[in-house]
Parts: sequence; C-alpha cells; structure tokens
Amino acid sequence: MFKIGDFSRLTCVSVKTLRHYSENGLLLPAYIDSASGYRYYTADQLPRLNRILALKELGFSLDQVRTIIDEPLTVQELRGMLLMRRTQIAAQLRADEQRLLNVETRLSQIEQETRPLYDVIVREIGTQPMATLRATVANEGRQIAAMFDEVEAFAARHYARAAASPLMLYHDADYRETDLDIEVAVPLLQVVEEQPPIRVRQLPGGRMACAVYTGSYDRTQEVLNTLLRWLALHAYRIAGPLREVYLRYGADNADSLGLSPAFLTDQPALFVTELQLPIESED
Amino acid sequence: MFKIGDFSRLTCVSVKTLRHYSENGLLLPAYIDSASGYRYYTADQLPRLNRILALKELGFSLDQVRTIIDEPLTVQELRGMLLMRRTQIAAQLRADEQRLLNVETRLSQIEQETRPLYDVIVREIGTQPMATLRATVANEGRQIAAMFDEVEAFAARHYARAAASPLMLYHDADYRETDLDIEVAVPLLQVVEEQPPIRVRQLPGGRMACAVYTGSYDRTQEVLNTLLRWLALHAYRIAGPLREVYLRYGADNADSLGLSPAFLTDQPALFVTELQLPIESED
DNA sequence: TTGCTCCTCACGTCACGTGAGGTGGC
DNA sequence: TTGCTCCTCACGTCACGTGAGGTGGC
Repeated sequence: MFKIGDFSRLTCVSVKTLRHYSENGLLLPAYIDSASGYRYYTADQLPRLNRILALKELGFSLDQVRTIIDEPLTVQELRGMLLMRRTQIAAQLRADEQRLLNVETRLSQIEQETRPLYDVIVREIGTQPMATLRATVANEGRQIAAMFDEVEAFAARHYARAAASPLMLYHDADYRETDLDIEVAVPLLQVVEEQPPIRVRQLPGGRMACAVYTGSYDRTQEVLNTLLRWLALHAYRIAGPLREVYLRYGADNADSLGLSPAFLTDQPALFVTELQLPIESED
Repeated sequence: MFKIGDFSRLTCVSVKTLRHYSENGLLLPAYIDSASGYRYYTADQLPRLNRILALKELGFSLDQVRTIIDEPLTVQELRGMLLMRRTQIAAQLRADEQRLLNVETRLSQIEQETRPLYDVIVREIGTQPMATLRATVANEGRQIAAMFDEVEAFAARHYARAAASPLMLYHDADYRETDLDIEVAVPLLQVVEEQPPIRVRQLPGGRMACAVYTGSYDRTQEVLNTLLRWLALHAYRIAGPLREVYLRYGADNADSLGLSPAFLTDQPALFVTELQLPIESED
C-alpha cells in the first residue's frame, strides 16, 4: 500500500492529479481510511493508471478514457472512437502546419522590414439577394457612381433595400486599367421582380479571404496583391470574382457620425472598404 | 454605427465574443450608450478586429494579442514572440504526429485482433543511490534471490534501506536464456561505504519507456517485446540496460495486504513488475 | 403593443494547479 | 514535540458558451 505521495513519486503523476482521478472515479484508491480520509494505493493499480495515461496521451478526454476502460465496448465501437480521434488529430495537424507557415511568413516579413498592413482572414459569407447592374466601364468613378445610383433607386422603389453594404464584383480574370467588366450590387430584403438591365439574383456565398482597408480606393490594387500573396501561401485557389464591399463611403453612414454627407464624400480618408476573394482549397 | 448584432453578422464574430473583447478592453466599442448600455461599433474598427483575429489564429493568447497590438514593441521583441510561437507550434506538430502514429498503431492492432495488453508510457526517472551486486548467473531464480538477500542484508546492516522497490539490470545487449549478466540493486537512503563485491553507486536516471505487468516473471520476454515494438515506432533508441523493477513481490508488502509472506511468495499471480527501458530520441 | 435585440449577472467548460487553513502519523 | 504529509474547501486558468431574468427601441 502506498500513500498518495509515494504513489505520486512512483508514477510521476502529481498528487493533485491522483486526487482528481479519485474524485471523479477514474482511479479510486484501493483503500480510503475513513477516519483520516487518507488515500492508499496498491501496486496492482499501476496497469490501470498507465492505461489512463496512455489513452490521455492519445488526446482522449477523461470521460472518453473512462468509457474506453470501463464500458464493455465492442471492437467496432472502439475502432470508431479511434477513427474519430485520427480525423481530429489530422485536422489539428493541418491547422498547425498552416499556423507555422503563417508565423514564418510574418517572420520573413520582419526580416525584410515589410510589415503587413492588412490582416487577411477567412470568413464564411452567406448568400444574399441583390439587385445588380453589370457593364464594361472605363475605370472612372463617376460612371460607377451613376450605376450605383440607378440600382439604389431601383431598390428604393421596391422598398426592399436591406441594411447591408453595397459592393462591386470584378468579373475580369486579370488586372486591367480600363474597360473593366464590373457589376455593382445592392443588398435586398427579399427577391423582387427584376427590371433589365437591372437584375435581381441570389449572390452566392462561400469561403472568402478578406482584407479591410481604410482610406481612398487607390489602395485596392495593393490590398489585392496582399490577398494574392496570401492565397499562394495557403494552398487555396480563386473560386469566383473579387468583391469590393463599401463598408463606409460617401453619404451613407454620415448621419450617425454627425457629419454632413459632403464632408464625408470629400474625405476619402474615412472610407472603409473590404476586399473579398472567394476561395476553395486545392485539395 | 453598428449595433452589436449587426457588427457580429458583418464580421462573423459572435456577439458573446465581441462582448468578451469589450469587457477585457481588447476591442472597445466606438460608443456605449450610457442609458441603455448598448454597444455601438463603427466600420473603421474592422482593421483592428481583423488584426485580433489574425493574431489569435496564429495561436497567441488574448493577452499576447493585446501586447502585440497595443504595446510599442520593437521589431526584435515582436520577432522574439514569433520565434517562440514557431517553436511551440513545431513542438505541437511533432507531438500530434506521434499521437497520430499511436492511434494508427492501435487501429491496426484492432484490425489484426491483437489488442495490446500492456500500455507503454514514457517517464523521467530520477537518479538514486543503490547497493548493487553484479554477476553472471544461470537463469535460475534461486541464485538471483540469494544475491538480493545478500544486498538487502548489506543495506540493513547500514540502516540505509530506502522505501523504494528493488530492481535488476540486464547488462546483456541481446536476449539469452542462460549465463545472464545481471546486476541486482537495492535502493539506499544515502551513499554508504561499499564492501566488494557489493558496490554502492548512484544509479543514473533519465527518460524511460515503461510497462507494468502483473503475474509471474515468465511474461518478461513478452512485455519486453512490446517495449521494443513501441521503440521502433517512436524514433527512440535504447540508451542503457533494461531494468526490471519489483513493485510487489514475496514478503515485502505482505503485511499491508494482511497476507502471510508464504502465501504471497507462493502466489506469483499477485506480483507486480515494471520493465523500464532507458531511451533517447534519434534526433 | 408585440417581437426582437440588447443588457447584466451567474454559472459551466476541462483537467487540473494554487494557496488557505486545518489535521493525522511517525 | 516537531516536521512532514495528508485532508478538504474554494478559487483560478482560458476564451468564451449557455441560460436566466430583465429592459430598450422601433
């Protein structure tokens, strides 16, 4: 019979852990003195303790360990638990490999003194009904603004404007300075009848690499480059047209800031814009 | 300005998480209504939130994220934190690879219907003073028992017997049936003067692969085979002579069981023995 | 007015670790 | 008798999640 301290030294398991296993019944002491409450362990409890430690090492929770040890599991059930654990560990491994890559990217950015200005994060974007207008335009703000005005007016006529940010899709596969094939999109509360050239459709959702930037739109290209570099590092490929979401722009949110619309439109430094690049893993 | 629910939908971050960041100051709302307590966020808080999420994704704790974002860290300090994180992730990766291997081993054991009977665990064994006696013996219990008696008597004469289990070291590099080069060892409270052929020395400690078995000693070989198979799977190599630790045997612990010594010595089914194989990683 | 949203406690998670304050055993 | 060991609370960890019970805003 070993007192808890001796058993702890013998097994290299902390007294606290032994008491924990005693309390939750995973490893009951062979004998507990009713007067003093002292726990006593015997050598033949070692195989059970080792079994607990070995299963815990595989990453099972104490509850799962208890099930595996004490329930009369069939071989198939045990196999199922092990298969599940294997899947989980494999996922964990992939995530950690990704993490390691990201940390190393940041480190090399530090060495080259090119600190990242934009943080790329992955989000699952939902599908949403939108009124859209697509056209090939010279890269000129005025023309695009006119398209937005037209679609916003359409949404307003149907009393269907949803309280989400408008956005623009870039349908060109490659970068171009002029003759852009773009589609402006305004979120709707529900699908309404379309009215060509304005279309109404469910804009598909999915996994997107996102980066937010503040300030005027001439930084779009720079942020897009960040997204593309990120993509190359992460074994993803592009799965749809780039989206530019206008989170804060012109008159839209001016009142809540207590600013006049004119002030905001004249202050692109206050703009907040997000680029979203649909992605899918390369498998 | 977004209410917390809108900001949550916009960012795919749960309301609870936003409140959590608000409470611990990591991301304070742009404005809190003092009457209602409502939190309001603005679009230009998105870069900060994304920065938090990106750093969290690298595995930093929220406290570390706060430090990285808010403290004026030098490039060297930031580099240090990233290097530390890299080391941790790499360690995690290796551990998970090992875990995956172990799970797969168990799975293949299930397929072959050879469930493991002994759980191998790794422990760090401390160094301890011992009185030892080494000899080449025929594989006969009586001769070994006599050696133990001699060393126990020596320890008793010096009133130096420590309350730990006696053990035997196998000095032969390979398995043999007879003419074993063995060394019996009895733990001492402190180093006492040796008296040839009995030697007194600090038995070195270190990392060991351990397996406990109950019952008579004729299972030693089987358990050793388990240890060797385990070793082959884990990129470890043998770093010293095998040890056989007698956790329960003969008369020693008889009284605490309320059994007569004779009963125990006649009941090898009650023996508890541990094999310890010193190991070092193959790098 | 009715839902919907927001608020603040308070407690749970997981496997223990860390004291505090007290007692048993040699 | 003096340390040393053991005991039982009770609380902390970490990053939130899960209700409970109540209130604000359109």
